Amino acid sequence: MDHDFTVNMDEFLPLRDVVFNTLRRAILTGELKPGERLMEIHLANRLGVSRTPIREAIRKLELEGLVTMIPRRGAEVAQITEKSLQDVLEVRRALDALCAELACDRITVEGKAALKKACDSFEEATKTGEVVTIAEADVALHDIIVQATGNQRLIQLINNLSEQMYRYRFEYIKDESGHENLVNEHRMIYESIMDGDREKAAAAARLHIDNQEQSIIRQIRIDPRGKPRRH
Amino acid sequence: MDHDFTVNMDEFLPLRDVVFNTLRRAILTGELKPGERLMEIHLANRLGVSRTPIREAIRKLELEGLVTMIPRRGAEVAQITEKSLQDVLEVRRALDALCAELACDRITVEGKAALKKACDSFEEATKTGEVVTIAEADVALHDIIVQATGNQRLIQLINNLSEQMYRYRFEYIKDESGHENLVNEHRMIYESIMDGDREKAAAAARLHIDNQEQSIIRQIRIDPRGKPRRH
DNA sequence: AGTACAATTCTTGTATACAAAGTACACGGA
DNA sequence: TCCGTGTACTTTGTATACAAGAATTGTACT
Repeated sequence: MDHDFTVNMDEFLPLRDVVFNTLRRAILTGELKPGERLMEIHLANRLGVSRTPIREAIRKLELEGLVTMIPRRGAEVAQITEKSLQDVLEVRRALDALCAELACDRITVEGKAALKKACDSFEEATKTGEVVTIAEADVALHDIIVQATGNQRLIQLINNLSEQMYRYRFEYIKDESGHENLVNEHRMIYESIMDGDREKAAAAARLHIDNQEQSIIRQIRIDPRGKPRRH
Repeated sequence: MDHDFTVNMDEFLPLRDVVFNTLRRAILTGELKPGERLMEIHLANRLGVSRTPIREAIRKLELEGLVTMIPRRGAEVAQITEKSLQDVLEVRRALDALCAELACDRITVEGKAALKKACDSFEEATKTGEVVTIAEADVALHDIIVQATGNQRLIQLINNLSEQMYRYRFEYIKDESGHENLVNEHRMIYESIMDGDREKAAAAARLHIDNQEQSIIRQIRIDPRGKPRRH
């Protein structure tokens, strides 16, 4: 029952940040399930630290929306509902479109080169059929576009929203039949940015999210991850 | 013993949340200036609590971007640069437009009634010339639109982004010559939402932010609030 | 007089101790 | 058997103690 939960001593970060990253990762990968309680002493023993860094990490997770606090009862992993996912995707659609538009105006020549390379890499990755490889190529591609905006606040928000769906990012990749679509969508975004066509880029980005939404919502209806809360 | 800075014991929130709200308010109102150090013991003495709730509050402020952490040195109030403000406004433009679009589709009849009332109230407020009254009417009006989206994540994000500009919200109201514009912009958003015209509503919302941006950027160039960091 | 080094002090990072509150369980009575 | 009350335990909330690192200041030497 003891997961490999120990802290990584390679990190020279404050313990609170190590704990924060560890817990966040555990939540996003589903190791800690929605509704599961986060009890400070247990976590402290398990991670080999005191309660203080645990508490500080939980405060940050609370503000990120990954855990919910219940007064005098403590923290538990936040439930994921279909509504909350749709809310996130609705915002992401707007922000991804904004990213695409801004990237059109602001991408550098180096950025364009990197984008081309990432786009090709993604196409290569789909041929391997390796889900993890494809997912990484996908993230890399999007990251270039997001970074190209040069808007730090936007970058931070997009990253946070993306994380909310980390648990589902494999779902829309597993379906092999969608690969061709994914490649085409990426290529469309890529070409629009190269042409500097804001409208087309934004539209392509929205379409891309729409298709992801389809896959994710379909999946969540088949396999709801949320667990009923214990009382 | 009730000094102006002591915690309000009426609140039944955990101390960390009281401290969090107190510090956030102090930062947003400019009581704590950019670059100013937040030293735990001093704050603890000032607020009459121990370091623990102070630290937990700082963790949350850190994630909100209102303070920046310097390793082994502590927290200081985040600098506000023209760039960071423009970044925020760029995101807000997209999200406010999204709000307007969603409000078109989802606003209820009660919402429409409230919107009409708020719109009229705002026009009334401009006639009084009271800056605070106008600002409150402005916030109320926008809040109705934001709430009408029914998207909790969006509501949370917009509120957070709005707060970042709390310090400047009076600036674009002080200028009396802009009042007529403000009323017209609000009326345009209002009418678009009533008609359910998404495109027009989004465009009006963007224009509204653009004009605010003009005022704020103009102001910040006259009176930069950021202070150089001490070394 | 200027520079370098050392010591002191200040501040954070971490751990632990203590208090308060809520919950669960058991026991007793109806 | 069921309900209510009381007690004990669990868990959070808060405070404080202790250690380690960084900065500043003072002093000594060149």
